[in-house]
Amino acid sequence: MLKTHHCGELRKEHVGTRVTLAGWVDRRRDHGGLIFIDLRDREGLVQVVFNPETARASHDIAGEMRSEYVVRASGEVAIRPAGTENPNLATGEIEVIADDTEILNTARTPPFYINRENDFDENLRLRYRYLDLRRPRMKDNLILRHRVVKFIRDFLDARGFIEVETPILIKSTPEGARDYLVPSRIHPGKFYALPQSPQQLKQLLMVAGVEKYFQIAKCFRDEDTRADRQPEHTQLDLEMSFVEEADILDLMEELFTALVAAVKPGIKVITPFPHLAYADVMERYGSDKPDLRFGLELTDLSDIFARSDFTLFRDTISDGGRVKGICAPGGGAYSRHQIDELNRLAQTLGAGGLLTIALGTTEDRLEELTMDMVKSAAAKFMTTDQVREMAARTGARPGDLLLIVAGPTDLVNRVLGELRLEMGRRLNLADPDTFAFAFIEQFPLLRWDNEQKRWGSEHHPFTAPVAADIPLLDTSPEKVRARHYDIVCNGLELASGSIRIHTAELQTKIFRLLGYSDDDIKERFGTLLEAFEYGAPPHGGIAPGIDRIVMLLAGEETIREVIAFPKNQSATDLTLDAPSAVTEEQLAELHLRLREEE
RNA sequence: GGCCCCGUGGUGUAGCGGACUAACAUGCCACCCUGUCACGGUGGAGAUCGGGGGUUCGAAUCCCCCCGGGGUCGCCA
Repeated sequence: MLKTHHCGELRKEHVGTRVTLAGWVDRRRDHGGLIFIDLRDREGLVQVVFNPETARASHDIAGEMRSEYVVRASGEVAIRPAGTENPNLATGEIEVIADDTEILNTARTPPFYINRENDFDENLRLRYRYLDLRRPRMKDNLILRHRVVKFIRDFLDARGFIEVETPILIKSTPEGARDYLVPSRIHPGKFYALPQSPQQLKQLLMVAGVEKYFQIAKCFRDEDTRADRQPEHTQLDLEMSFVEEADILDLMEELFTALVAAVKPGIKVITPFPHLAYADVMERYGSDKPDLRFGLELTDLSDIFARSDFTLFRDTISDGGRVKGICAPGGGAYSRHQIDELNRLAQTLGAGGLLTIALGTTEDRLEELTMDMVKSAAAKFMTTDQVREMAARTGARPGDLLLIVAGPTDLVNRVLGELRLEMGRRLNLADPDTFAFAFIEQFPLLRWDNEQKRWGSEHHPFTAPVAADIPLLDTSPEKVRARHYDIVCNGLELASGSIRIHTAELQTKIFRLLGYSDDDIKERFGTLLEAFEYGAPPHGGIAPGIDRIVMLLAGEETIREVIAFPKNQSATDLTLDAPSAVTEEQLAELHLRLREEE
């Protein structure tokens, strides 16, 4: 090794020790005589002193140093002179008096600061990702990610799971997300697909008798990116035989609770995780991935408006729509401008408009509320009792603001769900140091696809229906409940899983219901169905997203911050400049010719 | 594909119709400086304001188109 110690590990107990350090120049402070270098490596910073009177040659070399030069410095660890300690530095009580120094490599001036925590243009960061990753925040994210994955592996190993790798080049089953395709050189005109997840393979491992499987698996989906979505992401893929829902979910609760305690002990996890019904969270939070760190629940006000003289909303209700609202605490004092912003947000989300009702001032008492204290476009159509009733139902107090949306149920829930999140942000209701996990359950198995005029899977076609509902598959498929579950946390979907179908008969029935011909079924899912005929155990599993978990733990806003080399929104790898054109020869070998685009 | 936001020296910002010959901070370069730690001091270089077109006596600033980026809807079994 070119070094005996890490910069960041040196402490008072090293005083008197002769050390050799190697790393990057974080900062240079040249006093004309003395030169100080903050030398940085993975473990931290330490001050190296170059004294021209005791080490002329080293001092001269230090004079040549610039930011990000790679240098080696040897010398003795010394206690700092009294009064010059730096309490901001872990190594601030000591310094290294260099007497033998070498520049291992020079460096161009970096395109952005390594030694500052500013936000820089993300293009630039991604183009020079190897420099970006030198920044402490990014380095910490890499280490955190390592610890998370290490913890998961140890945790599952201790519980009898074995990690099995599955192939990256697999078969395309054009369902769900768009596949990434890889042309075959050996088989002209044929393609591999990159796995969207190892779903069928892990089920085959259950048939194989693995019983407890997991994998830190790369998954690929050729769909548009988001702050929490990338063309490729990593999931903890997990499957168990002879289990029911509670076995998987209890394991996950234990895993996540222990994981957070291990890697981020400062974060509070609310336990036990609540089990919530899908329909229920849609009603109460307007989202299938609610942020449960604060209330502001959606409340149905349809019956009150049905009794009012507000014909606009009465018509909506008689057309089968709903009127729901949330309470914005303290919103009664909002300016016209602030209310306009909320209104615009509601309209952007597809609502016809946003009805606001300002409930007087904080000095008033709800029982004494009169209509002249209420400010609302609908005020003249409402009675005092009706306003009081709405306030009571939404938990509103004088000084608060009711945000009310009318329309079809799905729209009302979606718009108010977003408004709820917006109010949560504005009022800082979500504690960043709290993780509010929840299990979402009781999803429908199927949903009618109006465009393709057929049934589609809510989750995926391997999800088992609730046994008691199987007869409904023939009569009213929309009523069939799925043995499917999600894990959400702080408004993010973290995991999705289910108990699977394990008989060829039921699986075939589902495929047929989804509109597949028997030929299609055989071509796409023949292997799995055949395997089910050879003694497939009941099984189920789940797949938490590693990127999102690490993002939450790191307190980052996007998963790009916890991926070493992420792609940008247009699915470009700016570090390597991928995708890129290939040669005619490469195409020819793959039996491909490019089409002329319109 | 739709909607919203952003694009000014290397970096981060200010300027939002005339006093802009574009400001500030930092970085960079040179010189000075022996206890600094975001060291300090003096001086210097560095931007045709993402690109194109238009309005105007005059455009970084207003309008249109394009490009790039971010957020989101669609999409993500």
